[in-house]
Amino acid sequence: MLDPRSLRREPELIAQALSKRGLVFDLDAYKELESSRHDLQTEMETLQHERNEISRTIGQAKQDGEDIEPLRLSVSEIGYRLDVVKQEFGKIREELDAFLLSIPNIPDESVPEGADEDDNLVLRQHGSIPEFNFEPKDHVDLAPDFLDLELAVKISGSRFSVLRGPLAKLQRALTQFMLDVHTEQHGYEEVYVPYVVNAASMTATGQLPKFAHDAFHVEHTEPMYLVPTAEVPVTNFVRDEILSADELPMRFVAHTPCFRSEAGSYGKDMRGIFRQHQFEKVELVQIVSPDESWAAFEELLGHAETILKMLDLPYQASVLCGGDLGFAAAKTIDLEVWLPSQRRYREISSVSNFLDFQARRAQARFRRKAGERPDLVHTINGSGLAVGRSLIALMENFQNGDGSVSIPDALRDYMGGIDSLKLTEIDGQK
RNA sequence: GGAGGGGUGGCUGAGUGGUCGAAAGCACUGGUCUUGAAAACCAGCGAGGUUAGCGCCUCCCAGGGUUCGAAUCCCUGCCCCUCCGCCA
Repeated sequence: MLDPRSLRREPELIAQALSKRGLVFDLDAYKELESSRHDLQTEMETLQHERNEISRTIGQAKQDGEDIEPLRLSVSEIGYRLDVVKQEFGKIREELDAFLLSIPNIPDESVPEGADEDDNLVLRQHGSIPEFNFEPKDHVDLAPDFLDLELAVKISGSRFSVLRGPLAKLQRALTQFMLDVHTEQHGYEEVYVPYVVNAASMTATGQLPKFAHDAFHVEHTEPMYLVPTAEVPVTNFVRDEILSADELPMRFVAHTPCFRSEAGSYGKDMRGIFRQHQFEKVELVQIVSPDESWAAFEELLGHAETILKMLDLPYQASVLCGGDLGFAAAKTIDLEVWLPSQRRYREISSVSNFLDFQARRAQARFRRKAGERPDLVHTINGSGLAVGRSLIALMENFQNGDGSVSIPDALRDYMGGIDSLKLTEIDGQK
C-alpha cells in the first residue's frame, strides 16, 4: 500500500509516477472518496465526542442523585444520528480501503520506461552460450522415461508433472545444494513454513485482493490459499510485529512448492515443465531497515547469481521496465538463464525491492531507538532459484550427443558422486 | 472427535457497567548516587487515525448486539491451553 498521507498531500505527483506502469490513476474518483471520508470522519468524531461528554455527565449526575432523564434523551438523539453517519463512513472507508489496496507500488526512479518485457533492459551477461555439434533436444525429449506428463494429466490435469528416478533425485539435489549455499555461505536462516495461508497473509504481500484469480484457494474454516511463493508465509513472519532495531536485518531462505493457477496464461509455454501449476522454488527473503534496503537488494541479487555461477549456467540480468513490473515491487531485476531449445534467455529468478509497500500492508515495523515511534521495515525477496526451471536449464545446457546430461561439479556430492546422468531407460532399468 | 478452561500493552498479570487506555511487576529509556558497574531511589514509557497546533476520535482476539455509557453483560466466529480418544 502507498502512504495514504503522501497520496492525500500530492495525488497528482503519485499519479504521474504510476503512469510509468502504464496505469491511469483515477484522480477524480480518489479525490471524491477521500473528501467524503474526511467529512464523514469529522462528523462522526464530533458526534462521538458529544456523546462521550454527556455520558460522562450522566455518570456524575447519577452519583449526585440528580434527574438524568433529560440528558438521556439528548444523548439518545445523538446516538441515532451517529448510527447513520457511522454506517455511511463504514461504507466509504471500505471503498477507500479497497481502492488503496488496489494501487500498485511506485516504480523506483531507476526503473526504465516501457510497456512489456521487450522493453526490459539487459544489465549484464555471464557465462558462455553452449555450442553443440549435434541438434540439442529440449528437456521433454531428453528425459522420455523419467518426465511423465501424461501420468500427471491423469492424476491432476495439465500443467502438472511427475518426475521419476534420477530426474526426481536431480531436482532434490538442486534444492539441497541451493539451501546449503544460502545457509552456509550467505548467512540465511533456513525455515520450513506452511504451504496453506490465510487471506490476511495474502493481502499483506499483495496477492489479494487484486490477484485472487491467480491463486489456488481452499475452503477450510475460513478461505485459505496455496502459497504462490514462499515470499508469502515468510514475509508474514513480521506481520503486526514491532521489532527492535537490533533484530534487523532478518534473512530467511525457504524451500517450498509454489502453486499458481496461471489462469491468465493459457497457451503460453505449454510444452514441458516450464510453466506449471505446481513447482519447487528456493526463496530468499530479507527484512531490513529502510536505510539498508537498496544495499540488501543488490546483495540478495548477488546471492541468486552465485547459484547460477556455481552451476556454470549462462545467464543475464535484466531490470524490468515499468510496464512489466509486478504489483508490489518498486524495482525488480530478473535473472534469465539460457535455454538452448528456445535459443533465448528465460526467467529463472526475480529479485525485488518492495520498500515499505508490503510492510505497510503487513504493519511490519521496527523501533530505531527505545521510546521512539515505530517505523515501517523494508522487504526484499528473490528466487534463489526456481528449482524446476533450474532443472530444465541444467538438462538442456549440459546435454551430450548420446542423450546423457553432465552433472556440474557443484552438484556431484548431492548426486552420489556421479558426473553424468542417463535419462533414457537402458535394459528396462530405472 | 468428546469434556473443561482461556484470549488485556514488548512480556507476566489485575481489572465484572461510569475520569480505564487500563493497577502492579518485569523489560526498556533518562536522571540521582558511584572511580566504573550493579543495587537503590526519582521520572518517563502501548498503537492507529485526524489536526498547523491545542486537542479530539478509535483500539483490551474478530464481528454483531444490549445500554445514555462496554475491557467488563449477551450472541457468533477464530485462536490457544488441559484431559480423554485417534493418529504420522
